Amino acid sequence: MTTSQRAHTWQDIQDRIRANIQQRVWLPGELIPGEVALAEQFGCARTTVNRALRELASTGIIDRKRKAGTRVALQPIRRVSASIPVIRTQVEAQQLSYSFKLIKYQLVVPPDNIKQLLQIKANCKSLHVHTVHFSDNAPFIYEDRWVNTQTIGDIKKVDLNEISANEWLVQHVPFTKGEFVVEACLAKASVAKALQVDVKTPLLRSTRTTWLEKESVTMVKLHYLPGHQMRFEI
Amino acid sequence: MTTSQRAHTWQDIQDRIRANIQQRVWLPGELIPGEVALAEQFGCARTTVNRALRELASTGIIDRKRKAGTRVALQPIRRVSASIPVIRTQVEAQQLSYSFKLIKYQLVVPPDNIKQLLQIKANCKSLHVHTVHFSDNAPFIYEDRWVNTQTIGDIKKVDLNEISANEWLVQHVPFTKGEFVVEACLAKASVAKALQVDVKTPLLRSTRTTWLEKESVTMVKLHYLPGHQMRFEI
DNA sequence: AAGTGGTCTAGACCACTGA
DNA sequence: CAGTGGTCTAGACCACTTT
Repeated sequence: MTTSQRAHTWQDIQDRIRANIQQRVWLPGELIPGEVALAEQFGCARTTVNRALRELASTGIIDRKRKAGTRVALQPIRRVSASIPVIRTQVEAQQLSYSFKLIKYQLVVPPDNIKQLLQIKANCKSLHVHTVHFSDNAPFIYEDRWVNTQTIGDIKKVDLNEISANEWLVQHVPFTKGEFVVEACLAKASVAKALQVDVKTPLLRSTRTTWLEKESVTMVKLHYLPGHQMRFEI
Repeated sequence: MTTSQRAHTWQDIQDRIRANIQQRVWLPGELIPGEVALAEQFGCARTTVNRALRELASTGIIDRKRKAGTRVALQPIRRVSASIPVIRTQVEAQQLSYSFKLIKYQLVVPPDNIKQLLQIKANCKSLHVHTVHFSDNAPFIYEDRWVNTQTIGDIKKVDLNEISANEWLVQHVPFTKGEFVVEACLAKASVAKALQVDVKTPLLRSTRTTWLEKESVTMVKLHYLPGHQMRFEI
């Protein structure tokens, strides 16, 4: 019995509710008391109970529906999350020196798949950039990026040898939503060469696409050095 | 101008604040007005502004500190998140039939690396299980799992041919925290055979370790079929 | 139609932390 | 020490959904 006896912070209320679920007082699928009832039971305001329940629902432990009430999730869907920092910061956090090299810079009409993905109008040129990121002078990440210059015209004025597209975009272009896909792949010749590894080495690839309201911003494929681990918290 | 002119929901307030940041009215690193000032400016209660700012902070767009105030993040650290469902649910969500096959079940003293990872005492047997999960009768995921039977003794009574360890644990054992690591690897012979792919195929591997308070629960390595994508939202 | 969660408000006190 | 965010309260109204 380490929990404080009569604390009214929403976290304490949340702990008490979670305990009821973990100790199977309330079984999966079962309806739990309403907010007003819990507030009375815990001796706090309904607002506080609401906060506790709302955050529990966001972790997937409970399901809430108006009128239907709150139920212990039948299939607790766990949410994992991680922060995605700028690559430079990611390297420097390990006390290593960071550098990068721009190896391709083109303003071209993108191929059809990119056009479709970023919803770029026909015959509109976009910025295509390849960058290698180094950690302590060793290749670390290979970056293949398309930037929608209709949305982000300013980037054409930037010297991407001085600041990486990754960092410039993060600092100058907020986005409203995005998608992040992770998969395993074999290194293609060009990527393998840039990362100084054998062809057919298994690599972790992340593909991120971001949007500013209805307009696409950028699509970037990152190939990580073999053995790289992407870490999440549950 | 699609946003409603004078709505006082916290989301509307949040949109207005986000707009100020995205339109560079408030620059990165800059102090933004305090909650009371914003509440007055937007004509709403401070609580509402607080909610809006709190959720913005959780996405990494702003940094908040007591007394120091709220600043636009200099290096916006984006958080990605995804839900991790039970494998059966994951398959069935695609309208495919799910099945699994238990191919190894052993109660043994784990090797040192597992002992250390799960903090299992010397010479204590743990449960080691290998399972192949099928999507529409084709191998989908290869699962290699250790369960700490000191923490979860009940699982020894379960027939893991009837319900997968994955599903039983999710339904019966809540956990308090966990770690989730994703990496690329080459299929070893045993995994390749089970997934019916060539040796040296690049696979996505996720390793999850979960804890119930201070006690380890389970460590599970999942090898996904080649081409599998793990998707996150930003 | 009614019950439940979702949210807003106004006011208050607290906790942290920078000056 | 003083200012800022963090939270609690009590009451109210609203929105969604199931009955």
